[in-house]
Amino acid sequence: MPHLDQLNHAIIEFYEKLSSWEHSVVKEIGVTLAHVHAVELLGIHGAMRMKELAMKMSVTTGTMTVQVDNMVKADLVRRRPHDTDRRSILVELTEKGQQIYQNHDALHHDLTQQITSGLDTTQQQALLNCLIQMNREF
Amino acid sequence: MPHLDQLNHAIIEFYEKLSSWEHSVVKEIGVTLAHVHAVELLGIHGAMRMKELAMKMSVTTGTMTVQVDNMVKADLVRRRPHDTDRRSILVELTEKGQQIYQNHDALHHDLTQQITSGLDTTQQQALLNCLIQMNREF
DNA sequence: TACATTACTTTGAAATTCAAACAAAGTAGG
DNA sequence: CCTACTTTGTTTGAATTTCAAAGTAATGTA
Repeated sequence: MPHLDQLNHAIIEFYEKLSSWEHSVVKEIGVTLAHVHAVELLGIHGAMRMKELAMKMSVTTGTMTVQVDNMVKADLVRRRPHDTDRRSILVELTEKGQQIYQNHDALHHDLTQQITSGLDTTQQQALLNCLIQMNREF
Repeated sequence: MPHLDQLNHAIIEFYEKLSSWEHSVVKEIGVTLAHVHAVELLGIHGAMRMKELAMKMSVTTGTMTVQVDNMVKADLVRRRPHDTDRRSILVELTEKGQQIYQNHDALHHDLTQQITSGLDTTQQQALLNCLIQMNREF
């Protein structure tokens, strides 16, 4: 396996570039990176408990509480009581939050189109298969 | 192109998981995420000017100055005058910084091995080609 | 030489984060 | 039931991080 190193390097480089892209895109709107990240998670996975969201964002629940406070003030999300567990609170996107999610997702879509433009259909399919398999192994 | 959406989602999911992994790995050592990120950049790209490092980390140069101050205190990097431009200052890894970079890189290596274990050699080669092409398009 | 630009640092205020303490709700064993 | 323990989310206060703006020194340009 001589190309494992190359593969590793290519993945890291790809991650770095995605990260930079995310930063630059967020700067243009008037929203925090953390807020966009939360909106993205809620848009993809749907309403979530505080704890779940905190874990997915790798912060403590205390930090999450104040972040959600800020996001509520910015009208990005709202809190909703959990159906069966009265300790838990669900966080869900507001209409404005959903709109921001969709805008952001459209940018992601454009980026994906751009960076896969150099690949033919067969390669794109192969890449998709690889990614699906890799996401499973995580 | 019906699978562009799938591709987009797979990429986002992959990025999310890498991000979580990075956080969890860093927590175990006694180093900040920002510090590890800087060490990684310096390890990959070699010594860099403050401005370059700041841009790659998506922060202002002011922030970079205090971050590098902290990293110097932690013996991760050192400052070195630039050869031709006396305004510029090069940041480079210390021995300890290099060691941390290598440890971290080894973990990345293990992760790459793990998540590509479900792929055969042909797929791995295809994936590598795709990534190289995509990194070019960025 | 004079003027503008670039690179970095400093500073002070604002934002973010965490750990710890707390309250309320669920769970398990006797 | 009851008691003890766990889980969930909030609050608090301190520490850290961040940025924008102002300052300094070196470089480029006209």
